[in-house]
Amino acid sequence: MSVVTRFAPSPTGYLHVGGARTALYSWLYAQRMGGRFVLRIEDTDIERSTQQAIDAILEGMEWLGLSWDEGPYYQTKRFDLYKSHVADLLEKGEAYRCFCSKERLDELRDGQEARGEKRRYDGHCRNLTADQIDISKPHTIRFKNPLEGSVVFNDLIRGPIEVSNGELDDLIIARTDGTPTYNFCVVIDDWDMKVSHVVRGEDHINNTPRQINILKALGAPIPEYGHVSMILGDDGKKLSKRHGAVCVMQYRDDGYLPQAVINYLVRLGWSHGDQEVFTLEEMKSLFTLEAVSKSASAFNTEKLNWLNQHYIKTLDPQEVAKHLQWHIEDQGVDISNGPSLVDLIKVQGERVKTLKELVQTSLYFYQEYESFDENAAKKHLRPVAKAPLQMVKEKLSAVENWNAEAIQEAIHASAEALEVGMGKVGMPLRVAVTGSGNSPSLDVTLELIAKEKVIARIDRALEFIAQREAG
RNA sequence: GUCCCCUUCGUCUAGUGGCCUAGGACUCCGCCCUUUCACGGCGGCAACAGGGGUUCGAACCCCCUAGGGGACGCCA
Repeated sequence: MSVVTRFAPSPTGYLHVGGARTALYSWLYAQRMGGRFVLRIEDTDIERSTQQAIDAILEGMEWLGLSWDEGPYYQTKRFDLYKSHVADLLEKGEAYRCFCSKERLDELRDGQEARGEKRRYDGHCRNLTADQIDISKPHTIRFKNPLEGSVVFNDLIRGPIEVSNGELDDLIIARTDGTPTYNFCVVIDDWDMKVSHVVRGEDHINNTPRQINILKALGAPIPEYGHVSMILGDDGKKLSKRHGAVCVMQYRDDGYLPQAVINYLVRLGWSHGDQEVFTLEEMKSLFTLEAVSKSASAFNTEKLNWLNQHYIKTLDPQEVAKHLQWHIEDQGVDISNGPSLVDLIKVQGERVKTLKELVQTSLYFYQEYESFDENAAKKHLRPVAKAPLQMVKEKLSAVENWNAEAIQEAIHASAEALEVGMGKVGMPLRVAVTGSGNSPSLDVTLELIAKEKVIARIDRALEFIAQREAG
């Protein structure tokens, strides 16, 4: 039996981290089992589904690298299939027409609630006689749920779950306008697409027994189910807009690498011993649903930051550069007169958490800084820095092969000649060249900025000191 | 309210009856490295929700309680 999994989002919003993780688990499981992964868009709610949301979901899936083997299928294009199965159930007596008005249903449920009972349909139209049925009148179609016994299934993540049929009511499978509803479409599609393993959010646990009953009535095979817990915000509360980034694409905008997001997501609720970092290949060969956690997990940006930095500094710089390019453009930085992105990543990678931050802290490589950082200038661009700056300017001017090693030598020689510590030369030089007190090692920084610019910036700093002295 | 699910450091988790004085990771705090910021190295703080059983022995098995979440739509 071949494994087929699926991700079936409803296009009513962007792809959020919870959905992304469910998709990832589903995708990994298919990969692990050598099966196929299907993408299906559940757009039967025409009112709320939008093309914009569909595009956003596909974009998110692609950015994360979650490729699908089949689809995307759209449920709105499959109405004929659902309708033929509705007719089939009607004919077999497994479904019936319900003429109850919304008003009656509301009253019924309000009454039940007042009495402390579970809100459910009372089966009013379940046994109508032929003369009581007038097809010309508006009606829905309900599935005839078994009255006796219970439904048992073995959840791949949670273990056995049993629900008494007495808890289930006759759900509507076709609306008054004839369109099929969610629980019915899912069942038909999973059957038709030969889905063998349904991996989805835990909010569907309650739908599972109903779906199994419909599957049985249809004479269809029952797939395996695995219900993944939800992701909470960093405050332990349900994830919502106020938690900041819940949309997957927001993570790209904020400077995260898809590799980091994938690694973070896979470890959020799944583990393999003490291992924290996984390559895609490792995930594909190690992932099992049995090892997925049953409890909800809180999203922790600090740990994502750590993973993101880990990937920025360990991934092939060429690969990181592809993603960095997007941020360079996003922030409108012209890099034609500066170091290559690969060189930039090599020197800056280990000092930033995100690509966005990498761009923001690297501007001085590509353009003149606007002004000196006030604190750095106050501390290091004082009159005592004049001599070291003049000395190091002289030594650097004499460097013929502008490379890190020669630059380092020039700085050392300056400190020695003046008989001062490295910091007395290095810090003024750093502030002069970068405008601030923080930067990568001076030798590589200066090498990447180019000689003429370095000399010019030292002059600018000397001038600044002179002005301060005068003023 | 009814039904379903969940509960190990602040967070993600290891743990499937003795290897647990409960391990790792993130965060935080020290120290080392260091011309800055980082990286790195070393060390530290910190948890089995509570109560009953079962057992020679329980984080692990059973029951109860508490807390959290989900479902109860002609939404998905």
